[in-house]
Amino acid sequence: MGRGRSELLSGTLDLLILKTLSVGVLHGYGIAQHIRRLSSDALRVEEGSLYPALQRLQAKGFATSEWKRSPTGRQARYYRLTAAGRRQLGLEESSFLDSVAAITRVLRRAEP
Amino acid sequence: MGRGRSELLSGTLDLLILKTLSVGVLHGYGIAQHIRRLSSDALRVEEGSLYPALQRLQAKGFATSEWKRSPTGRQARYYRLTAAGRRQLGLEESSFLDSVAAITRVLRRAEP
DNA sequence: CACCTATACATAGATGTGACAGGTATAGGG
DNA sequence: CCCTATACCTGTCACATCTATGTATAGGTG
Repeated sequence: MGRGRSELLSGTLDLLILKTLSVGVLHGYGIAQHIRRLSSDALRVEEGSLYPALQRLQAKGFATSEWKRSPTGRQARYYRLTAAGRRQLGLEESSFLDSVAAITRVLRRAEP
Repeated sequence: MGRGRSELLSGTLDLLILKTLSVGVLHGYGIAQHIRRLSSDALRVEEGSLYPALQRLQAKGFATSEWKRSPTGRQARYYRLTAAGRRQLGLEESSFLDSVAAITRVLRRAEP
């Protein structure tokens, strides 16, 4: 026993990505680093989850992307939040907080 | 897709059921009512989700069940938490709280 | 009987993971 | 100078897991 990190709650990946992109334009690798760093290494976004998620977000019109040269000199696909994506972020954020509040209520009040 | 009223965060259903059963022995319908009531109607556990979940929990040894006559006179399958189920409840509860804390950290610190 | 409650299941759909397979720039040793 | 090691960076696939939807059934009640 004794891994320190927690698994990603299903359904929160899109929210985390949208939130991260609301800070600025980033490439995929940078998004993963950002989430991992801000969560103090508790949340790790795997490649196999990240890139499909970015494709979903683009398909829904919540993000756009373009190839650009990164500061390190190499090409990378940079993602940018759209206006619809920003609206979606607001929706998902409050929906997440509502759900957590409801579950927490059950956890507290169900004490024997 | 979501008609957004009572969506359940994925991965929390087992936790909610385990917690509810920790209060006492209940039948499926009663579990759903309990969760719905404690969450002030915010969380609705659908039958189609509930019964497969109860079977999973039994298959993993976290719950047992037996047919009994309910106070209203009819037969119902009553579910009871096992010792392993109680341990699992502790694990899932703290894991859930950790995850929520980590995500909340990202949501707060990612502000532009 | 008609209706509501309660239990159960089968299928479909979405999502996250791990393993893998690339491709490119920079640093440092030979 | 050239070569290779090492980070960086993007993507795909098979797979397991979980949940919603829709359907089936049986018992009790008015």
